[in-house]
Amino acid sequence: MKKHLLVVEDDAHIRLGLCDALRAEGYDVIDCCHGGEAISLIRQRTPDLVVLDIMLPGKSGYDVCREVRAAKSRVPILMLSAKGQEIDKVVGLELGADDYVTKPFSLRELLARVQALLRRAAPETTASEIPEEMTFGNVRIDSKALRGKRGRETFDMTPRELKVLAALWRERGNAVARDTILNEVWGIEYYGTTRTLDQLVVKLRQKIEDKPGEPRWLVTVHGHGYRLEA
Amino acid sequence: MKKHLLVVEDDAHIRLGLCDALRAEGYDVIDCCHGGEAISLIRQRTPDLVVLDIMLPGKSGYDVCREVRAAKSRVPILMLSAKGQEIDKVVGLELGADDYVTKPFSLRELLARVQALLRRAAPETTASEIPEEMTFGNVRIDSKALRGKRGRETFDMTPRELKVLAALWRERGNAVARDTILNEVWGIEYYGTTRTLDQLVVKLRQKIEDKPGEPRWLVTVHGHGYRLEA
DNA sequence: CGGGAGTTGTAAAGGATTTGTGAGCCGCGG
DNA sequence: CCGCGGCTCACAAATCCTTTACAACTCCCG
Repeated sequence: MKKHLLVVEDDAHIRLGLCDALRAEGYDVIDCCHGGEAISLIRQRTPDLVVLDIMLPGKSGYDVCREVRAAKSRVPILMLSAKGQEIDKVVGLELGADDYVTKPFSLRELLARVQALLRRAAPETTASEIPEEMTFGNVRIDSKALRGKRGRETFDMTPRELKVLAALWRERGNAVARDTILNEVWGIEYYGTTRTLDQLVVKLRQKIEDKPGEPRWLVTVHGHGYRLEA
Repeated sequence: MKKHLLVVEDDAHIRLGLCDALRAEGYDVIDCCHGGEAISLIRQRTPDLVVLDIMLPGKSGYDVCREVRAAKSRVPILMLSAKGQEIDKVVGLELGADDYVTKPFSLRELLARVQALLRRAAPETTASEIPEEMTFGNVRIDSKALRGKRGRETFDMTPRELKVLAALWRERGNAVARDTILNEVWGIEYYGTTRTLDQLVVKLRQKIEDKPGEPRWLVTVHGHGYRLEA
């Protein structure tokens, strides 16, 4: 079933661009350019998600957000903020926004976040699920403690190591492409080297493998990525 | 597989510099200096990514971007904007560009962004055409794991082997011409020997056949190509 | 049936690309 | 200031891809 979105943005140029892009993705889109109007539209039309600019004539995006939440609505809200308003992120999230992107934003990123918000009404951005516990062979990982155990040796893990391992664990038995891992762990806005992943894999193997040089669990799939044996 | 890029930039100096740098990175690059030309090239050559200058004689980068998106193409677009065009960044992105860099830009940054854009787009573009599972005789191929099983022997496969096998599997029971396979797997613009395919078939047979010397499944059709028995 | 031309099988060598890995840099928090 | 996580770099190693060379095979035609 088609999802209904509401776009609240005063700049006509941007508003139309957004609406077009979202409609092209198959969403049902309505739009408006005033905060007050937005509030009544949310009440009347109950959209599945709201894309909300912060800078609005009259009621600001913050005001809209606050009022909506005060009215006990839990509709996911994606905030648009102008460039360099980093601090606002905190404010926005406190007020009940679910995610936020800064202008100038990449359309692809916005679409991805809209999709993510619709899929799981999760508060956090790209936080992929990390299982609380992962086991394979004689290794057991306790995600909450950022710590693992191989046999009776225990070791600490860094957040990144954990995320990479989780990405592989979720697909255990299958090969996972390097690009997929990079996207999941580092995010689509990452502009670094792909070698960073190799380096991290080395560290991981030193912790989870009995013989890091001849990995038994975290094996490489040449030309593609890595696989965690089931 | 080499990624195919299009560079649209009217300043010959910059254009050549860009092309050289990108080619040095291993990309296949074509270029042009007019907006109109760009649009037809995008349609005809379907590049994996477009580097697009905003200031162009005739159609501007904005125009190109809009037309491309109107034509439902999703090719990632990286905009080049002149210095101090802050506002235009927003407009450009809103029109469907995926990222931007401002001139004068560091080559390093541009390369990083090109790589990142390709990475983001990767899962969407490659996900097709290879079936998740292929079986014949006592052989079972698990594409997602890049691995197969013959009887109770398991073996790993390379991405290329998988593609060739998939090309045959899709037409299983029918003979597939060598040229067809070469085009599908190596791409239309491949200048190598046709013997490369034979070599790969040898490798494949060693993995999937009980007697590689007397193939039962991957049989050769003399003067034409190969056939995978159904 | 036999021979020649063209096609394919296969091992081995070489080249190209991808990955492993140690060393060093940077930024951050203690 | 130090230590740590995270990143990049540079070189080594592993792997895959391609080419080469020659043997074996198939097809066609006399």
